[in-house]
Amino acid sequence: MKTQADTEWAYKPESSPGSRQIQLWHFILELLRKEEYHDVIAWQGDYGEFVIKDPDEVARLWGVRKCKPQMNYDKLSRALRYYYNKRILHKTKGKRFTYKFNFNKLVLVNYPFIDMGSGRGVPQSAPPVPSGGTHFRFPPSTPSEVLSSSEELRSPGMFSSVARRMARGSVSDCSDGTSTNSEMEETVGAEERAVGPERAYRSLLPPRMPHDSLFRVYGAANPVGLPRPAPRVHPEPLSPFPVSPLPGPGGLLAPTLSPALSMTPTPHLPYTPSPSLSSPMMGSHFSFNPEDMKHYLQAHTQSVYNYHLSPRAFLHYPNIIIPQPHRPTPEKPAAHHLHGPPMPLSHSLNQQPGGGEDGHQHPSPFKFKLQPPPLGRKQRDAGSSMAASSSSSSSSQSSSFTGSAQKSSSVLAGGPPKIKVEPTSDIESEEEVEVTDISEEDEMNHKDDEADIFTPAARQHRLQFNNHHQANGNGSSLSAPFLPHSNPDDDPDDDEEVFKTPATPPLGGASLPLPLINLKSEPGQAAPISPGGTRCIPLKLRFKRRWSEDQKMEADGERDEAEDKKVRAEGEDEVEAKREEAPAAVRRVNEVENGGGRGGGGVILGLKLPPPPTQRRASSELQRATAQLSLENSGC
DNA sequence: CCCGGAAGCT
DNA sequence: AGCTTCCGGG
Repeated sequence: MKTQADTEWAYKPESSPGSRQIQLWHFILELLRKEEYHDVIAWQGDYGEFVIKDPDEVARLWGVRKCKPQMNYDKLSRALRYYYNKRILHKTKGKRFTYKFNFNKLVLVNYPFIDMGSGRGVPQSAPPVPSGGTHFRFPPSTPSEVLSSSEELRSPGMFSSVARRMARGSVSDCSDGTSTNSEMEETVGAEERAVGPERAYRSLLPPRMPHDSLFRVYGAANPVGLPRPAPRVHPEPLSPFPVSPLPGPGGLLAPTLSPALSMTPTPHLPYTPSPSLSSPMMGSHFSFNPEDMKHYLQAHTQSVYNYHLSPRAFLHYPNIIIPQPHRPTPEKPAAHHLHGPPMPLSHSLNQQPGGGEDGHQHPSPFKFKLQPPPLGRKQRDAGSSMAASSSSSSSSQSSSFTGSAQKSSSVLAGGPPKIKVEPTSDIESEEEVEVTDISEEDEMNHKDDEADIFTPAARQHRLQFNNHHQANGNGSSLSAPFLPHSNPDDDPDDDEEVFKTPATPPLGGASLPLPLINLKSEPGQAAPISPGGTRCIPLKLRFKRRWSEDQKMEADGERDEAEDKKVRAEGEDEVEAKREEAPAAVRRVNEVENGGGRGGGGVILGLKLPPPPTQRRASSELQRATAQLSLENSGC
C-alpha cells in the first residue's frame, strides 16, 4: 500500500522528502503573480502561457531561492523540461523562452481561488493558480502520487494551506523549507492589498477571463464544492492571501479567497441560485434547502460527469459536491456563446444548506491523480511502461476511500455509493488505483463509456478534448474542471489529460462516483430532478451541444506536439479543424516583446492573443520593481 | 535555443 | 520525487 505515507509527501510543504521545498513551478507561479517580476517573467499569450523575459534573472532568482548559485537558464530550463513529462508545463513552440502551464482542471479545481496573478497585468493567460504555495502540487503522475491526498489537499485544509503559502514571499530566503513556516515576509501582502481593487476590475473586464468565473464561483460556491473552506473567514477582501504560513492540520481554514472573489460583487454569491443549471429542475423552486441543494448538486454532478469532467473532482467533496459547471446553462447555446459571464452556478450551492456553515470538516481527501506520465516520450517509457501496465491491476481503491467517505454519505448520495471500482484494467499502472476515475481513462483512451452512453456527442466531445491537447489555449481550462464548458474558450487545454483530479472519496461519493452509475442507477435520490425524467440528460445534451459549438468555433490551434497525442489515438476525432498554430503574427509579437523585454525594454506586453475573439488588454505597468529583487538575495 | 539521457544530490 | 549538473545532438 500506498496509503498516506506514500502520498503525503506531496502535500507536505517543505518537509517531504524529496520535494518539499519549493518547486520550480510554484516558484514560477509566484513570480508570475507578482508585479515586481513582470519584467523578468510574465503571463503572455494563451491561457497559462508565460514568457521568461529575462532568463538569466529568473535563473538567478531561482538559484537564490534554492541556494544554488550556479543556477543558470540552461539548468533551469532543464528543470522546466523535466516538467514536460509531468505535464505540468509544455513549451510553446516557436516562442523563445515561452512555456505554458497545463492548467487544468486540477488546478482550478483545487485551487480555484487562487488568483494568479492578479496582478494587474495579468493577461488572460494568467491562470488562476496558486502561486506561492509549496504544497500545492499538480496532480501526480505517478502511482504513488495518485493516492496522495490526504493531508492538505483535502478540502478546506488545502485551501488554507495554499493560501498561507501564498503569503510567503517568493524569493526570499533560502531557508529550506523546513522551517518555513515562520517565514513570511510580508512583502506580498502589502503589495497585494494595494492592488486589490485593480485586480478586481481587471478580472471583471476581460471577457473571457476564466478566472473570473472561477473565482466567482468559488467564492460563491465554495461552500458548495467543498466542505467549505471557511467561508466567513475571509481574511481580507483585498488581500489575497491570508497569511498564515503554516497549515495546520486542521485548522486553518483560511479562506483564501482570491481577491477577485472578494472583489467581485458579491451579490451573486449568496444568492443566485444559478441560473444556469437551474433549468428544469430547480429553476423554479430552488431554494437553499438541503434538499434542493442536494438535488442541485446532483444534477450538476451528473452533468459534469457526462461531460467528462473529471469526476474526481467531485469526488473530493463528499458531501457536497462540486461546483459544477459554471457555465450557464446551455439553455441557450447560442447566446453569445462564449464567454459569457461565468455564471454562478455554484454559488448557489454555496450556501450550504442549512446552515451549514459550521463545521464541516470533511475529510475528504483530495487526491489528484495525474495521468501517467508521458509515455510517449521515448524508450523509457515505452518499454517499461508497457510491462508495468500489464501487471497493474487493481488495487486499489480501497485505501483511498475508506475514511472519509463514511461520514458524509448521506448527503448527496443518499444512495449507495457506487463508486466505482474499476480495477484498472488496462490502465497502466497503479496509478489508477485510486478510484479509478473513469474520466481519466476516458480521456486517455477515450474509451469512455460513461459518456457515450448518453450521447454520441459526448464522445465527440471527449475526443476533441483529447485531440486538442493544446488547443489554443483558449484557455479555459479553468473551468474545465468544474465546468465543462465554461467558456467557449476553455478548452481543455489539453492537458486535461494530465490533470485530472482524481477524486476521492468515497463516499460521499457515492453520489458522485461514476457517471454511469449515477445516471443510471441512481434511483430516486439521485435524480434530482425533475419531474420528468429528464433530469440529467437534457442538461447534458445541452452542454454538449454547446460545447461542440464552441469547440468548433474555436478550432483549436496548436497541436504542437503531437507527440503526446499520438498516443491516444487515432480515431475519429479530427472533426474539427485544427489550426496549425498560432499565426505567425503572434509569434512576431512575442518575439518583439521578448526581445524588448529582455533588452531592457521593459515592455510588458500584455496582450496578445492569438485565439479567438476574446481578448484582453494589457496593462502597462511594469517596471517598478526590479528593486525588489534584492529581497531575495538575502543570503544563503 | 531547445531537447532529453544519464548520473548525482537531497 | 524533484531537481541539478553535464552533455551530446538538432
